[in-house]
Amino acid sequence: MEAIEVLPIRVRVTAILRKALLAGEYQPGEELSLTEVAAKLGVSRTPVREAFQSLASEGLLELRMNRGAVVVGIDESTIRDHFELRILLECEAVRRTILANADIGELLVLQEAAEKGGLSESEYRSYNQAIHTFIWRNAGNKKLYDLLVSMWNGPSAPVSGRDPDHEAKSIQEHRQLLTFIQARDINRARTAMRIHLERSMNNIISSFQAAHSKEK
Amino acid sequence: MEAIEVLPIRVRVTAILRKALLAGEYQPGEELSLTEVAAKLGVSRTPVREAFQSLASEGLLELRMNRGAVVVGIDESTIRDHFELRILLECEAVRRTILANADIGELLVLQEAAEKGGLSESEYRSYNQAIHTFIWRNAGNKKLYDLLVSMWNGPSAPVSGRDPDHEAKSIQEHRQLLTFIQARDINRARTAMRIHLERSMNNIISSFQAAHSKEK
DNA sequence: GGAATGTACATTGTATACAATATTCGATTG
DNA sequence: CAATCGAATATTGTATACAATGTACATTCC
Repeated sequence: MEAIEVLPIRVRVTAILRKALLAGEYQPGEELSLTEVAAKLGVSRTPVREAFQSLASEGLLELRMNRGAVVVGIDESTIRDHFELRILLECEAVRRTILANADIGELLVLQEAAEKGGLSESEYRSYNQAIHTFIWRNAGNKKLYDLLVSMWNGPSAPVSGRDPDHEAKSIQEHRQLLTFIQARDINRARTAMRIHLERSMNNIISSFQAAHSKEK
Repeated sequence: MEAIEVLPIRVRVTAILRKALLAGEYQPGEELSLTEVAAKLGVSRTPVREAFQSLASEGLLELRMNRGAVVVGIDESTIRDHFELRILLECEAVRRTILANADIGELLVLQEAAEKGGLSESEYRSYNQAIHTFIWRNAGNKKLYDLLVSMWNGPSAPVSGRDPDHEAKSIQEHRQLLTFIQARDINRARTAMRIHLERSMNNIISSFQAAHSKEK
């Protein structure tokens, strides 16, 4: 018998709103009414309220005392700030993973499977996440790990506006990264990680700009 | 007419519990009952519940589905992880502040006042925070700023167990830091910041160890 | 006697009720 | 007519009520 994990309403509401906010479905500065959102989603205000607090700590909403929540606008600098921070943290994680002499054997298996091609959207995502989380975990700093986990659901490009070769390029970049990690070459591994994330960032910024120039 | 800001119960409860948890007043693994805490503080479960969620995102509590919250133990590695991360972030903030050509004139005024001595406990804290937050703000990355703000209320030594010269040493270290920032010497400024934070960390670890060896 | 199942109890998760604060719009006054 | 005060309204913050899930212990079946 498989244990089916039913997520609390608060978590589901948080995910729904996060997705909508990152997709730009709400205007910056727009006021989000607790009552309204609760009614629209068919739940009570309590879990929505808790979701608002989570999203505020993620920086997507701003909570004003007794005056509800306003949508914090996502612009290019938001995306850039997010990725510059993530680059700093992921590069540090790579450095520490190498210093910890982590055995990346299991990653090489995943990598080879990915290089065979033919991965579905969700398979790619799972592979991609496995590569990164392995590095986070083996960095040996729980705070660093938790922080990177919390940043994973950050700004991302809508599938429609993405570079069609994005996944293939990522797989290549992962190969380089893993090679340098195995060679214990900290500087090259960090550079590989930085280049990998910078390309992702530029992808997301491009599709963000494209989406917003259309609106005008 | 001065506007007196009354903090929501949820925020006050969070602060009270955070302080207690960091002071080690609860045993690691101990289960915190929502009902019990609410009763003890004389408030309802709602704000306590919200405080639990904040503390969980700070890593001080762990929320288990339908089974309450357990206290996450603070040990030496927790403190070390926290400071290693903070060192990474604060050093990056220093680097970026220098690159941004920030004018630290206002900090030099505060610094000179502090060097005259005779600061009260709360005056020192306000000065100390001003030095650090200035650097965070001028780093020009909002996510980095928000993150450092959220880390400020992390592990700290109880006043009783502190190095009596801690404040004087910090003031000295701040002077070095500001001098290197003004000279736009990124490497030396980063090193000064790292040394400053490492000494704080070692202070806190020492008093933590002392407190816990007594208990045995 | 031990394992499994069912029931009672306790605790959390969510919904709703109530209280307090902010906003809006109209009346009143200078 | 402008500005300010104030009541009415709406919305959030907190408390309480209700529902659902997990735990513990007793009973039953093997």
